[in-house]
Amino acid sequence: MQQRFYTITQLTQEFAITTRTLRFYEAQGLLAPQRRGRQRLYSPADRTRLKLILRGKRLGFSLSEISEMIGMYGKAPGEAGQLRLLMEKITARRAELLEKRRDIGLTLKELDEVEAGARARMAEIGGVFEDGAASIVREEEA
Amino acid sequence: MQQRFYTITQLTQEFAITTRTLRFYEAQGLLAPQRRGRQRLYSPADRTRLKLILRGKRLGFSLSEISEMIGMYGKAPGEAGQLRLLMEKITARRAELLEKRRDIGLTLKELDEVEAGARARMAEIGGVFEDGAASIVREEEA
DNA sequence: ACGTCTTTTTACGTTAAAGTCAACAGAGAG
DNA sequence: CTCTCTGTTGACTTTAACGTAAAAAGACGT
Repeated sequence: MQQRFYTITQLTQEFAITTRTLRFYEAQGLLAPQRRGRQRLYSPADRTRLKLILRGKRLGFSLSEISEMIGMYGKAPGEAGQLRLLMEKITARRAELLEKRRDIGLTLKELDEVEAGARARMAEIGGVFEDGAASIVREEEA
Repeated sequence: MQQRFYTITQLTQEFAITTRTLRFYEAQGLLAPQRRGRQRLYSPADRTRLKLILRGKRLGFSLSEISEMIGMYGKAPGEAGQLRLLMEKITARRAELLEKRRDIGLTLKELDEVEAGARARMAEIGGVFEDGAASIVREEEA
């Protein structure tokens, strides 16, 4: 198995972030790349973790929340009390995510309405636009 | 029609925010309650706006993004160029929201996996828990 | 070996979104 | 009228999440 590594700039380019960001995440304990001398070497696993972090950010979670969530992925703890705690956290997170999904649904619906209004207004005043802007192809979902 | 109003503290209690937050939103131009003397009086419309703001926050949007989105809801502009711009913004927002929804789906799936692992681990070590914690009723969706 | 480019470390600066604190105004209860 | 609540304004502070700058150490092509 060939352990391929990524340099810091490769990751910054792939994900459109800065080196400062990556080092900051490391300082926060979210990443822990290997070192060759002083240089950081990011493994595929590190890259995956980074993707999880960025996904969390897109969803509006704070770095500490993200840290907690990623912590769950590690492995189920051996002790019963810890397991129960983990289950509680999962339940809480799930509720939060479902709420966000409802919020998104509402917002999308409202956007549709605004768009319909705009479209009507367009028809009223200007006729049709030259390019396809008036018949946007909707990105497929899920 | 009776115009019922809300005091600032009523809103803070209903939405679990502080007066500071409400005044801050006002300073940012997100709210504009009437005044009776110096006192703020929030109309039902103001309350609705506030709900939109908080929903935006839950989804991780910044206040200026929220401001822009709420601005769309106002009314379609009369000028064609403005209309087109509006449509573009709508399209961009929609894409963003759909991405978030995909992200949520992935995260939920991962949570399910973690939960399954935890459940298995539970069965392994401790048998079943006394209360219903081991058979969580899933919140209904949408 | 040399100059150039990348990377690291350290330190200070910045921005958004409030929190905290102080001083004061108005309104109603006793 | 005085006390107490609620609300207001203004100033200062805080926190998260980076940005920016400076100096030095490696890495790389020729």
